[in-house]
Amino acid sequence: MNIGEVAERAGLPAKTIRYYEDIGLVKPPRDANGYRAFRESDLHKLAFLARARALGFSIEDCRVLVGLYQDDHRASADVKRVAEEHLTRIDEKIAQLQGMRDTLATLVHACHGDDRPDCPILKDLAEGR
Amino acid sequence: MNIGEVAERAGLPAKTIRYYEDIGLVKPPRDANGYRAFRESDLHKLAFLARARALGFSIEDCRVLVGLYQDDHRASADVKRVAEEHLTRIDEKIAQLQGMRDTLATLVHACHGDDRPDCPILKDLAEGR
DNA sequence: TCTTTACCTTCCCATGACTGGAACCCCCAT
DNA sequence: ATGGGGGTTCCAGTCATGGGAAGGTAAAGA
Repeated sequence: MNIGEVAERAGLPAKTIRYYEDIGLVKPPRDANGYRAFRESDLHKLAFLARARALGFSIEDCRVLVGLYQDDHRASADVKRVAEEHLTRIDEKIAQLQGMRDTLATLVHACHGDDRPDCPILKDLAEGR
Repeated sequence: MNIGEVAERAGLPAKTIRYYEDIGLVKPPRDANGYRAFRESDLHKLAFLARARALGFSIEDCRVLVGLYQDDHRASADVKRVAEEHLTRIDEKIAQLQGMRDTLATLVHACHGDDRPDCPILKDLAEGR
C-alpha cells in the first residue's frame, strides 16, 4: 500500500503520516523505488492513532497508548490512568473556556452595536471592571 | 518605568512585553542607556492587552480592539462584531471538547482499571466501534 | 514510444504566542 | 573592585502539522 491509499483509509493526511514516521510512531518498510510500503498492521495502527488524536490525546499520550495496545500483558489500569488524566485536562480546558464565554456573552449582550463609540466591551477591557 | 515594573503592574511577563513590541503592539521610547522607558499610556495599553488575551482574543483581534479603543470615532458595532465572532469560535471549541469529553467519560467509565489487559478504551480506539 | 498526469520522495520554512537560555551591558551597594 | 540584580539582543524550541519547491517514478492516453 502506498501512502495515498493509507492516508485515504486511515483518514489522515499523507503529510501527517510522514511526520508520524519521523517521530517513530510507525515504521513502514520501503519498496525498491524508495516508496513506503505500508502493511495492514501499519494501516491499523494509523487508524488507531487517528481516533486517539480525534479524542484529543497528545502525541506522547498516543505513543503510550499504542505501546499499551501492543502489549498483551498490559494492565487496563494503565490505560485508564492515561485516559483519566486526559479527561481532567479536557475538563479544565472546558471550564476555562466557559469562563471566557460567560464574561464575553455578558459584554456582547450589553453592547448596543450601533454607530456610536460608547462600548461596554472596550470599557471592561480598559478598566478591568 | 522599566520593563520589570510594567510587567508587574500589567500582569504580563517581561518576555511577552518585548514580544508585543516586536510585533508592533506597543512602542515605548528608549532611555539613553537603551532601556525601554514605558509611559503610563503604554502600561494602560498593556493592561488592556492582558485582559483581552485573558478573554481568549487572538493577537490579531487584540490589534483591532486596541485600534478601535484608540479611535474616538469608532462604532460600537465594530467592537461587537469582533467579540461576537470570537464568542462563536469559543462556542465551537467548547462543543468540540464536550464531544471528546463525553466519549472519553463513557470509555473511562466502562474500563475496569485493574491488572488485566481487557480494556474498552483500547478496544474503541482499535475498532472505532 | 512519447508525453502528460498523478503519484511519490526529501527538505526547508511557517504557523501562534510565547518561553528558555546564552552572551553581554548597566547601575547601585558594599 | 566586586557582586547582584536589573536590562539588552538574538537564536532556538514548543506542538502538530501545512505549504511548497525540486526532483524521481509509475500508470495511462495519443
